[in-house]
Amino acid sequence: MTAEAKAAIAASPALTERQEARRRRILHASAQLASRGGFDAVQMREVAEAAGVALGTLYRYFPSKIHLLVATMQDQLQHLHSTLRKHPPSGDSAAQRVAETLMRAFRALQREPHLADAMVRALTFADRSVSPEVDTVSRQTTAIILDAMGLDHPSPRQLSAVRVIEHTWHSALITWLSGRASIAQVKIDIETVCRLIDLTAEDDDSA
Amino acid sequence: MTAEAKAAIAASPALTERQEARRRRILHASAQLASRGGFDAVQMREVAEAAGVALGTLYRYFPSKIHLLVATMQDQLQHLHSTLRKHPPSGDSAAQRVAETLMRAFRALQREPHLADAMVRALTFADRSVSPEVDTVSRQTTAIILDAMGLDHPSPRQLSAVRVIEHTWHSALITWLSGRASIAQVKIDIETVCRLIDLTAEDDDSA
DNA sequence: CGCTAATCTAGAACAAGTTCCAGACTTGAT
DNA sequence: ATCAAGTCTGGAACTTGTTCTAGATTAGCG
Repeated sequence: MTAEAKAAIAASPALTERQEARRRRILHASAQLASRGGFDAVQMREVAEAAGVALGTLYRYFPSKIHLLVATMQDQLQHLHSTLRKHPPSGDSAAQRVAETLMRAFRALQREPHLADAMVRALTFADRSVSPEVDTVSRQTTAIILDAMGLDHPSPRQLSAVRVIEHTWHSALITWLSGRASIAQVKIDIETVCRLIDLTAEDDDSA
Repeated sequence: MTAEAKAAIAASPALTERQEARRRRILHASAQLASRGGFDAVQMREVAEAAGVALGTLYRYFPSKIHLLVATMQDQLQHLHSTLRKHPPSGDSAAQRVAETLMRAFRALQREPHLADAMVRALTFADRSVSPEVDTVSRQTTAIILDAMGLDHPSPRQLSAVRVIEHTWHSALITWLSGRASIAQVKIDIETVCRLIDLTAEDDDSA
């Protein structure tokens, strides 16, 4: 990635209307191609063509394929989060609500398994140059989980539990996407890790 | 990957001595290059040259870079497992012993962060064509954890907990390798998820 | 409007993973 | 020892992510 491209990404504000439209077209093309054939089907030349943009321009907006797919994930997560806000989970305990929320997200991913493949593979393959963007995704995920728990001021213990839940969520998705775990297996793993929430709710003293 | 290469890998038995030596040289070269510069530094041409083998031969033994690195991980895990057998963890509870074991493995990885990077990235990036090999790694990891727990016949509950621990282990490693989590953070996550073990040890009735 | 800097385009060029090929070498069976 | 089948070698070729360049277009400003 060139230095100027890095700067262009860092200082994201102040895009003209046409630039904003280009960005949208690129993200749309990315999601579309990903939905068809997953990570491998998102080929930079094809994204550029489908978005009606030169290859160099694509790289100005997203300095690598990984950046592009992580940005695509940010986009999708935002949709998901607003959907979830409108229809909050209904479980009695925090653990139930979190599990319910994650299973809902999981079902959404099952509807577009190729897209899920592209996004999750990009996320876990990302190296340090994509850390800020991956971190954003992580914060979005955390926000969704905390929403489901109904917490505004989580304790350090609870934050640790949320982190572990996110770890499990990502890794379980990978095993499912690579065909090494069934949907039922993922469900069990999610429910298992969510028990940590109840655990941290009880005793919050011992170091 | 060609069909014949797939067959060569599937039916691994009966390698001549020279072939076994070649395989060793390749794995050694892979680990060496990985130790230097991580995933990107393991370039197939360089591996072939360092192992004194033609590029086509390298691909006959390992049908892709991912296969090669996952095999490298199998190799390293085997070392680790035998080391751990000789010096078992000393904690009182199963959770303590597992956490101790994983932290020991983590410290080993910290000594070769580039190698860790190459192996873990390959593992999580692997697609379906590498599932059998990745599954082997997973079983090795499970065996190490069960050893630490001191269990021969784990309950389904306990197996679920172990699965979640593995998820957390892999994902926490990724966040550490990509610089998004500190060593201390990883330690906390491991200790947090290990509490699941104590949880499953207690009540093993409710569905 | 007219200028200047930034942006965009088309396309060549480069890098590394992967595939393919023709010929030399090994191996195993007879 | 010899032959057939399988394996290895060196190297070219192909694919796709990434970079670079020269010229056209656009945006913002006086």
